[in-house]
Amino acid sequence: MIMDDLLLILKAMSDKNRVRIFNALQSHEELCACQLTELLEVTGATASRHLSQMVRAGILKNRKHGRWIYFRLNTENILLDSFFKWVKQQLHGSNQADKDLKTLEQIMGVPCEDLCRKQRGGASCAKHKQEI
Amino acid sequence: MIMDDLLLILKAMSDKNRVRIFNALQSHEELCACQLTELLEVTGATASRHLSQMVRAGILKNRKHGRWIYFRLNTENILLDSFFKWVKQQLHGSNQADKDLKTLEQIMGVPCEDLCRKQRGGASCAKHKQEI
DNA sequence: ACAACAATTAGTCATTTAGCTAAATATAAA
DNA sequence: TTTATATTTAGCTAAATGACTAATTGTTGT
Repeated sequence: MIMDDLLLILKAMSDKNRVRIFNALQSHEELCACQLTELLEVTGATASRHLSQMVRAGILKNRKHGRWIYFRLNTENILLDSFFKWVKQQLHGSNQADKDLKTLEQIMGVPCEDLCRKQRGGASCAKHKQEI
Repeated sequence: MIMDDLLLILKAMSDKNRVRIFNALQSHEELCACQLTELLEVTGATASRHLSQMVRAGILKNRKHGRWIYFRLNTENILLDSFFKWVKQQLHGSNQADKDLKTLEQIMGVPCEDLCRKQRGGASCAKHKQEI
């Protein structure tokens, strides 16, 4: 492999939010952009940038369904397989990783429509902002 | 593992110069700071910073011998083992990696004293600088 | 003790990166 | 076809990173 391509993969995995996305998709097969946005507590734009960087590196695949876009790990790429396994193994016992999975369970209980409404409602990640 | 520790490892491997150091030590067991400085064509200070970041992440070990310091991969850490294997495998066939190994052969033919003299002689990485 | 010297650390600066808001795109529903 | 809306892209700012030079540290040899 060209060294720059390897670096693309490694860089795509050396950020906390992106590792959290990886962890989430390790145990949920497929998640909507708005669900991951909700998990990370960042703006949709920020989540989108992280996600597209991971897609560019070949770590994720995405699927469009209506106006929702679902992401999942790219398990087709055999080269990545043992890397994924290793990262997963290292995340075992991580507080952050465990907490995220619990949070995700709650997020999964809310329909995407509601998540999106909440996110555009201004409350997204600035906690103290008030309704007008 | 704590997620931040995992990130320390991943970040330590997501830079071209540091991957090149990894590659060099993958096939040379132990190398002096000045040899790696020579390979990367950066200043000694820059090489030193990369090396210490890798040591901090647990990827490298170092050994002091007189005023020379030798670095090698930390093969004692079993957790890193399969990660190292994976990176090594991905580097297979990389032009940069191959070129570096050839360059290293030449570097190994020069005693450290000479490398260091050359490096402090000002020529280090600014190619056009002239002797006074 | 002192001079020479390999490596590291401190201090700067330029580049990259991650976050935000706002504008643009693309799909769904009215 | 118009309106609403989920995601992406553009433009900006602040923080992180990597490179350099200069100063410091710790070891060798005189």
